[in-house]
Amino acid sequence: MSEMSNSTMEARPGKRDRLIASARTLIHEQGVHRTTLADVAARADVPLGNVYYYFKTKDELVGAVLESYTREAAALLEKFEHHRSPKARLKALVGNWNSMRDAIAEHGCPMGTLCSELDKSDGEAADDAAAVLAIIIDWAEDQFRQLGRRDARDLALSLFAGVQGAALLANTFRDPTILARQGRQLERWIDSIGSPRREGR
Amino acid sequence: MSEMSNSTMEARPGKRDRLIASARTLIHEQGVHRTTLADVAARADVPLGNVYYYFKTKDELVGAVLESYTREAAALLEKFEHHRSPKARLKALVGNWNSMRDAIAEHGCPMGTLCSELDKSDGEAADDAAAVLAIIIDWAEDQFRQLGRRDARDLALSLFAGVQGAALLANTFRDPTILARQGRQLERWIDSIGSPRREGR
DNA sequence: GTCTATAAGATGATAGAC
DNA sequence: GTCTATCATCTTATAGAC
Repeated sequence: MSEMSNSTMEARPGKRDRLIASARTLIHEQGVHRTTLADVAARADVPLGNVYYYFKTKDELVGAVLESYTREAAALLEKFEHHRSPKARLKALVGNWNSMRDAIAEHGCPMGTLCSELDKSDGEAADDAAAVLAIIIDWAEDQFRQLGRRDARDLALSLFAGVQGAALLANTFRDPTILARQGRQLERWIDSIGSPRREGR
Repeated sequence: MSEMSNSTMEARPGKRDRLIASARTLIHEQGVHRTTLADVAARADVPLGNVYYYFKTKDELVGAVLESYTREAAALLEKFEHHRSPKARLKALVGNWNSMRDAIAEHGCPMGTLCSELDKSDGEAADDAAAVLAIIIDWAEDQFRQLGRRDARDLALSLFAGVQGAALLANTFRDPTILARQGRQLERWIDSIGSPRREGR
């Protein structure tokens, strides 16, 4: 690469980054399948044939998109550390999806729908998709553990399932308020979590 | 149609029904996109060209699959009416997904993944997909209302979001126990639901 | 009603000039 | 490094014999 991986001086981002950003948007809106490389190239203002200089295959481009989600998720979680209590951090996590509720109602959770679609593909991309969700769930588990819960893993999975399920329903019914109301429910649930308690029943 | 829509006497189901059943299975396993009409025809033991006698387009076949899910959901809910209490009925609903946990871990919830995929398509099939989920949510809302809850709609959406989210995670991580454990959590939650309570907080 | 052969269109990928 | 032109493949859908 003769070009830094990101913008220099005044210019817009390099072609590689433009392609990834373009693919991210289009894949969120249309899914992997309906998004053609011609679409991605046009939106990034890069000639079609040139895409293959940066990504050997379409799968590799999808992989780069997944990597960008992983990086973004990690950055987001780090940002949440600024909150003082584990409960506040968990509520910030829920609030993040709530703040995207309109986009989610239109096209679903970018990561959730991608995981769902890639699991039906044949490539090994599904593993990378799982890794994105795992980062978030592991982090949530850690927060619940800080609250003294032995069943932290289950609680983390429940919380994230609640978010992802609400995203699916909000998208299916094209109704962002589903996400907002579920967000309130989850926040109340987080608030209600008490001191250590035996798991199992 | 010179043939009844289903089996007569000894023979296996008619071609139309075989095509729908074949499409159902393949779409669950591979998604709509990867499932070609050639696949569907081969599995149903029907020549490719003949598919178009029964379904004018692929979309129409997908529509028939959606319709079969709608019918199945309605039959399932009716079966649940045999349980005496609303709580038992709701737990039966959760138990239904739990009983399919291995298949769900492999390929996701048949209806949930289909809704997700169709929402990224352009056709109007997405509306039919939403109708399938709506039947179940409306039913659950009714159960919560029978429990005297004013916020029955929110509770129904929360419950179903919990199920669908867990299905997504079970599929993404290929781990059926996620669904089993979330099922237990949801059952406990149902049990804990008390008498009427002001919604909102 | 049933089936074979094939048309028509879309898209991932490559060759090779610049 | 960049881009145009094009190939190769796959898949929906149709034409038309039986």
